[in-house]
Amino acid sequence: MPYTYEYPRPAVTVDCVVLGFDPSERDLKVLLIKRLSEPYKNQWALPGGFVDMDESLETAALRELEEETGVANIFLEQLYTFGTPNRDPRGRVISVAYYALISLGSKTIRAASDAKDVQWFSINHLPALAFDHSLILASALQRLRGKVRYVPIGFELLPDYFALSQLQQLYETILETTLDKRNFRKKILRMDVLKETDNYQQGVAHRAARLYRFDEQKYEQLVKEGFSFEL
Amino acid sequence: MPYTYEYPRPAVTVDCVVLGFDPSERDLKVLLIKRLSEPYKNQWALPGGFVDMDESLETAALRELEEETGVANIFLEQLYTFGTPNRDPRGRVISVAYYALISLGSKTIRAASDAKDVQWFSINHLPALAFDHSLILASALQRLRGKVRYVPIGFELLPDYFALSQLQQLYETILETTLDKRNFRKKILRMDVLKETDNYQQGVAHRAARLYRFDEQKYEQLVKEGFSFEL
DNA sequence: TCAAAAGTGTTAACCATACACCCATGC
DNA sequence: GCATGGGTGTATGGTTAACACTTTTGA
Repeated sequence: MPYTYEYPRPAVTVDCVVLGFDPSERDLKVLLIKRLSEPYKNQWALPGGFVDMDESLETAALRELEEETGVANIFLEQLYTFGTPNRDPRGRVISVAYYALISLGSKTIRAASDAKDVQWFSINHLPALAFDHSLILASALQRLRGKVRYVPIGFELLPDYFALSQLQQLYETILETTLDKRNFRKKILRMDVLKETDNYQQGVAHRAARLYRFDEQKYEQLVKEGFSFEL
Repeated sequence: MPYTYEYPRPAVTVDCVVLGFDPSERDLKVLLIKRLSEPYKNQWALPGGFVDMDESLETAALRELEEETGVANIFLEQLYTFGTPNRDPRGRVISVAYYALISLGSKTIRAASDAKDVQWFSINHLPALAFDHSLILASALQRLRGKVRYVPIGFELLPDYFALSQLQQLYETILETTLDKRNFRKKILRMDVLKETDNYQQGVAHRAARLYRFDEQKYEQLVKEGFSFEL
């Protein structure tokens, strides 16, 4: 036990809430791992772990996420820091939570170090979670709902090429509402941040929808000119 | 040095960005302390300090704020956690930042433990700040600007009784813009979250303005019914 | 030919914007 | 009486919201 300090110190961890959208089930999913070790052994939890002394918080989150789930190269945003004194039975542990939005099909997940298993769970059918991870997840969903109307983050949950109806379903799922198809199309197309492509849906048992892409550069430029996304 | 651990641990601190509005100067101010000890001795910094092992992060922030500035009983909201490895010359220190909005006149400030001096500074005339505190402050201002249009937090920066023109000036200051007086009044009054009072401004060298109060309960109820504040 | 989703316009109500003058008060 | 800010209405254009049918495709 070589590390000694004049005053006691809490341990610091990071946890990651990785959310995905499943268009076929119109469902938001979260990536969970089954814990290999105590405490909460064999229970489902958010991927995460201890912060090393020479890495930034975000680096720690990315590292733990890759180590435990195989998911790499994604954009994490800091969510909130959870530090209630008794949130971890091992002692005082302060956890900095991050969240990410990814297209469900875009990454392959695999169980790795410290995880027995990795799985996507619908946020409507969750197992009991370790620690205060339900609280962290709830906080991520709240952030998503608050943000999705003012920032075009919904696109991160869809594949690069998507149909307008998928985008609409995504918004309907996140905001727990229904939207008028014609008005939705008018509004989003008028914003001029989508690129129409010549690709169409494949293998659907009905008329194939035209696919669109989010035009990030156009969006950035419009923002500079004072445009503000609002849905 | 009685505290030893198997793995090294970062130190954890809290820092508070307390913002106030000065209607007479139409200026946003931030509460800073002059540091009594190294590092950055005699430099201005955000109030803050180390988290005790048995207190929550918010409790720590409130405690440090009161100890160093005399400001108590205010509402703090967590802002962001700063954890770049070299942000503190003493070693790895992770800081959870909080921010608060208060009416400038409502609290008396006094220098206390760990602080040589306490003062309000206009955010347009800041001294050099210790650590990465300019970054933290910038982050608080960004949060304020992002939030003030969608959440009625502006009222926290004003006295309980305020004139509509003060509210307008506050918005103009925060958003760095100008607003049309008639349209502003129509919009805010139509929202129905202000209580008209029978009080008027005192001691002004022109017609005294009617004072209003923010009706928190009404606002909460409207929110439940689906209303969303937007300015 | 049927099922399933794609795609498309119009109208009415509401809201945002632009804009200028008189009023009340203290000095 | 003058300087300062308080307080008020209208007209125009744009945005939102409500609403239903035809088209395309694969099975």
